[in-house]
Amino acid sequence: MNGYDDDPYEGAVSLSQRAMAGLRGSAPDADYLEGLNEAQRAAVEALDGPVLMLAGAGTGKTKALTTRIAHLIRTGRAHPGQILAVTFTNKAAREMKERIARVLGEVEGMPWLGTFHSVCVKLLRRHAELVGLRSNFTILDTDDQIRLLKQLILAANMDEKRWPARQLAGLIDGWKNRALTPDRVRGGETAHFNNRGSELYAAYQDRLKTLNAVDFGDLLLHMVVIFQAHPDLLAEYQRRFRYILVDEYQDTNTAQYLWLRLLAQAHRNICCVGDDDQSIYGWRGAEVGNILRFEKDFPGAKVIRLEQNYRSTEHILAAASVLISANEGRLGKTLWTATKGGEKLRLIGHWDGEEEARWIGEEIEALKRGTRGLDPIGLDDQAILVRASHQMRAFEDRFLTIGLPYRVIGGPRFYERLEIRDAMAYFRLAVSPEDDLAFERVVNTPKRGLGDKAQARIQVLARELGLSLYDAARRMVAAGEIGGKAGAQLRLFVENIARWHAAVQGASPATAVSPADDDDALIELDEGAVPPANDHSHIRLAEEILEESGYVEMWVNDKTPEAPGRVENLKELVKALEQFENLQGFLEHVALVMDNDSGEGEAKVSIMTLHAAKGLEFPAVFLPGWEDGLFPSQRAMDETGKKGLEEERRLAYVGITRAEEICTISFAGNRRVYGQWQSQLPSRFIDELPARHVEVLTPPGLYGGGFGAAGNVGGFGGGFGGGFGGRDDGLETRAAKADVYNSPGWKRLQERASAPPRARPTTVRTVDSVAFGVGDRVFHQKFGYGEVIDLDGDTAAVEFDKAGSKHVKAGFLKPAVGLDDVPF
DNA sequence: GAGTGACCTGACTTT
DNA sequence: CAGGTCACTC
Repeated sequence: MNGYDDDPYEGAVSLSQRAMAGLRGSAPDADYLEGLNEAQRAAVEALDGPVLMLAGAGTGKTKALTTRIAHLIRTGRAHPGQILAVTFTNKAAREMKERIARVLGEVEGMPWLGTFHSVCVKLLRRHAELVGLRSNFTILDTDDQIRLLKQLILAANMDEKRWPARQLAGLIDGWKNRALTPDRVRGGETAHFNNRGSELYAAYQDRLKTLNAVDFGDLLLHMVVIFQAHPDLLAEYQRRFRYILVDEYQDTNTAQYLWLRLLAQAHRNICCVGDDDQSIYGWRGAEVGNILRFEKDFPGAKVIRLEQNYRSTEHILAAASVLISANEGRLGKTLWTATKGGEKLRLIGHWDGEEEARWIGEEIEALKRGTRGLDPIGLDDQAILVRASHQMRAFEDRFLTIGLPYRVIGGPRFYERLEIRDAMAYFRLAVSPEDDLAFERVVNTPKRGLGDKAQARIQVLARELGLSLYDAARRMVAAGEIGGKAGAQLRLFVENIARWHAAVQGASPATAVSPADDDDALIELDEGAVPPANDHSHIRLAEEILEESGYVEMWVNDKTPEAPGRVENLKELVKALEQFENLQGFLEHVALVMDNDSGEGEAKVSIMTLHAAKGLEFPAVFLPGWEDGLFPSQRAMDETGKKGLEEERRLAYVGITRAEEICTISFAGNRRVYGQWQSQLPSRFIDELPARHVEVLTPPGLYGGGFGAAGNVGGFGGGFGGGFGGRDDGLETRAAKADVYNSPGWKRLQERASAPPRARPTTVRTVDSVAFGVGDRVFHQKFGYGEVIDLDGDTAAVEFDKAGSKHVKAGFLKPAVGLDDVPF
């Protein structure tokens, strides 16, 4: 039984009748339309034809979107199965599903609702044979992808150092994002990667086909190829999906855009919701252009703007609006709010990253208690949003120390951990022994005495006979070709796989045939979890696999400090299986749904990246690390210049607009980068904030050093004072910043830093455009911190704190800016 | 074949 | 500060 083979309209009759009946009995039944503002209502009621909903941050777009779906169903325009709604994240899909259920109740069923990727997996499982795959294909993660590419690069006789697999992966991803198959890569681009880019891409696709595997990009790419090559099939889906809704349209890439356009071009009932100011996935191939050209693609499209913000206070909204106005080429929106007053955006500088974490920890506790006349804000209602995940560590360390409960969303993922990936490889082998990548991964983990040589022999035989590694290994065992201990171990390994595989098939023959024959899965697109009770035999099997393979034992016997944690994680992995009916379902879930948030339990502060925060809101938000190079990120600016900078600015905008009541931006003067202390300049975005909406907080000063100390060596201080005032509000901003310097704590620090007054250096040498002279504190890669006692030409005499006095080349010295430098 | 230490290089954001 | 790779040793 599956929904696709059924006439899609057959089941619809009863549903629409019910819907119609509901409608007939009920003018009051349309109460779900109440509470919408004018624009939202227009967006909900413009059911037919193309609609572009430009929805600013916090303007209630999810509400509009879900109400629109409810309206489609209630007016009888479509039954749920004829509606396709795509989102970008599983989180968004889940939320929409919940809200639709709230409006509709459970009676009427659910639309096709999921991420682009999860919808495509379901479709591709049905039509896999059209691109030369079987419906039980595996979805590779980045790790597998890289390993595969590395092999291909080696096979092509290229130096993998000069031509790293990562780079090729990026190139191929880029092509797939633009829906380019190897033969469609054109012109100069084929010359990428040492002239062999498209050649390797073709080889990679071949290899994937042989492995019956796809990577993430393929999910979209294959579906686009299929739709383009099979108009009849496309027509069927066009008929089926009569109404299409797309969330976060500004983040669609070309492949997704084509996919949507193919599906929508016949009936043109497509409603895209987006905000060009929140486009933050350009690096992943998203094309803001898609949203900008919507009206061209769908002539006569209604464009509806949602501009009333219900989330943030006046000052927060104003600050965000001014900041984003520095970007060019926006569609432009004027967000407004009826809320007056509230806290200004708060800004504070700290000596270093640890100090910043310490202060934020205390501030969170203060907010929780309720401070300065504010209502208490619970930990669940507070979040720290960082630019890059490595920034989270300082907060985790600090919060562990003070016992402040926190949850990390997104961070280093559970399913990406070494031991989990190994265990998953075992599961994959049990489900499909011919999974060569999984075989390679664990054939010698734990050690079975099967080193490079033995593995190479298996590879050779497999290639000669066109077998999977597993089958090749089995033959070699049967022929006794590998002797001694290794041979015996290999025999045990393949016999184990055979037995596990038999157990998997015996346990759930129905699902083993084709996981796609499951119409419920079409509706529960992103869940994968199957609540009904099952016999849990797959859990026992999983335990057996991990035991019999010796994998658990390997970690139990491991004496490294992290080993116990890994064993714990394996237990947790097995526990996670409880929510699934079988191993296959679990594997698919893991491939598609990488988020593992544990929403339960006591109240906790959330720590996450700005990217992960999109679509969320919190009464109190902390935005640490606003320093040039970190945020905006140096790499983004280097790689894509102004375009990159504007995307970073949108990220800043997303961050600020997450806040409802309190938004605190902070920066540190010093930060450890690559394990090395570096002085930091406040983010240029700070200069762009409108001073009248910003309150500058007094840094605590009792803890660390002062900014003035660094000023002498040209680092922080000079840049700080001179860096402000780029915008109209500059003067005000500068005045506000001056408050920082006038604060008592700051002054004291400055005094401390400059007293006793240093002798004016007689000679000044410029290193990396920073000057230092006799008497200055310096840092040397090898000898550490010290003080310059003499300068002579290129040579400096330095008294090092630990290494004693040395003569070194001035070029090897850097002005010291770390904690060690502060002379008190 | 496996274990060790020296070196190097890269470092963000994610479906 | 990581993790990965290489050369070297047992």
